[in-house]
Amino acid sequence: MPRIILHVDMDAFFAAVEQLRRPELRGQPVVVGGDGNPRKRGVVSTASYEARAYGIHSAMPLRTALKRCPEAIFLPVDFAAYRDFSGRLMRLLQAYSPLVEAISLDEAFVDISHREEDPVALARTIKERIRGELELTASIGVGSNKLLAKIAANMQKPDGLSVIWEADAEERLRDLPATVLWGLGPKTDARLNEALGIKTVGDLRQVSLERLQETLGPNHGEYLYEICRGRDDSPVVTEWEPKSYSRETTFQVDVRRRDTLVRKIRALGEEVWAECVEEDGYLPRTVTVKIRFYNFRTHTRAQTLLEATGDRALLVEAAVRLLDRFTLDRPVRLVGVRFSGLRRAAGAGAEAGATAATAAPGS
DNA sequence: TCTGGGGTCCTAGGACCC
DNA sequence: TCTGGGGTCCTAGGACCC
Repeated sequence: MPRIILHVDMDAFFAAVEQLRRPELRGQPVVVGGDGNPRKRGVVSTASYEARAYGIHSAMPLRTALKRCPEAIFLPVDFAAYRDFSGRLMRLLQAYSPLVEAISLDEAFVDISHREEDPVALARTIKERIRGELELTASIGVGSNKLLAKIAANMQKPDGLSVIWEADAEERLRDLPATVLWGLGPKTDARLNEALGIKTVGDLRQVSLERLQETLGPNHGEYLYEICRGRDDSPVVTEWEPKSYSRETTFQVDVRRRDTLVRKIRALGEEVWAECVEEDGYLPRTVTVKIRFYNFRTHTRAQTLLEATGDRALLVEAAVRLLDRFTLDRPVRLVGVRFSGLRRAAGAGAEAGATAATAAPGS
């Protein structure tokens, strides 16, 4: 049976929620990111469309955003508020299909293959309900798989609605930059450009499978060979188990003192433990500590225990001991703690974990 | 005194076992 | 005694995504 997939993507989600609950911000350049202080270290999570007109975009340092638009209103990230709206969005989508995959707070795939009505009309109805009930706008892409639906959603924003069927994919994708493809980022783009002169999806399609595999390795090469032809049979996934839990912090001022690092690792370890073990009921086997130096070199050290455990002190102190395996001869900008190798604790709540959406910033 | 935080997946090399 | 090959686990690093 041919599939019909929607990709629903909220427009400037975090900023739009702020403008909705504070009407005086409507029509103003609003930048959501960090703790809301644009003079401190942090990056833009979401910029309103008014702020984007000044060249401000996601992942830009807040200080740069401030230079581009000194009049902009800078706000801290309020995940609790966005989670609330996200929950309302996902429930609204579930009214149309049980197959809803939340890929972040503000984006979801919906498999509507089983529905009788015209998919574009259905997408229009969903946009109207989002506007009516959430007072927010969304862009929707319709396609015969997740890849095409996602590319379609990005073609027209904000408040857009675009369609790409597999039969038209070749023509519709041909002149787009290769980076519109999922999993083809800046590094791979540069390599393909350098080695094979590839700039667009159409260029990529001219390259043989063998050549692509030589350049990027067998798996990545084959993957790109398929997706540049608009082919993607990955299913819409509604439930999954988390693979890891982590916390990390960037210091406002680079740190040289070891005892400061130890205290921070303990604090982060306690937070990860609380979420992973206490709230969600997973026992980790592997503890990883991550350090980023002032020069942006990142290193990790991991330790795997014999058995998965929920022993808080044991896990936290394992993290602290990993610090000994770094050469701490330079200022440290970031520390992080990760628990992985997860196993369900016996008797843990059945509802834990499986439907957790990752908390990612809006685009 | 640019450059966050939370994730996933892949690769490559070494250890170890059969 | 020497050599090969497959499989799995672990560690470290990197690319990518939102």
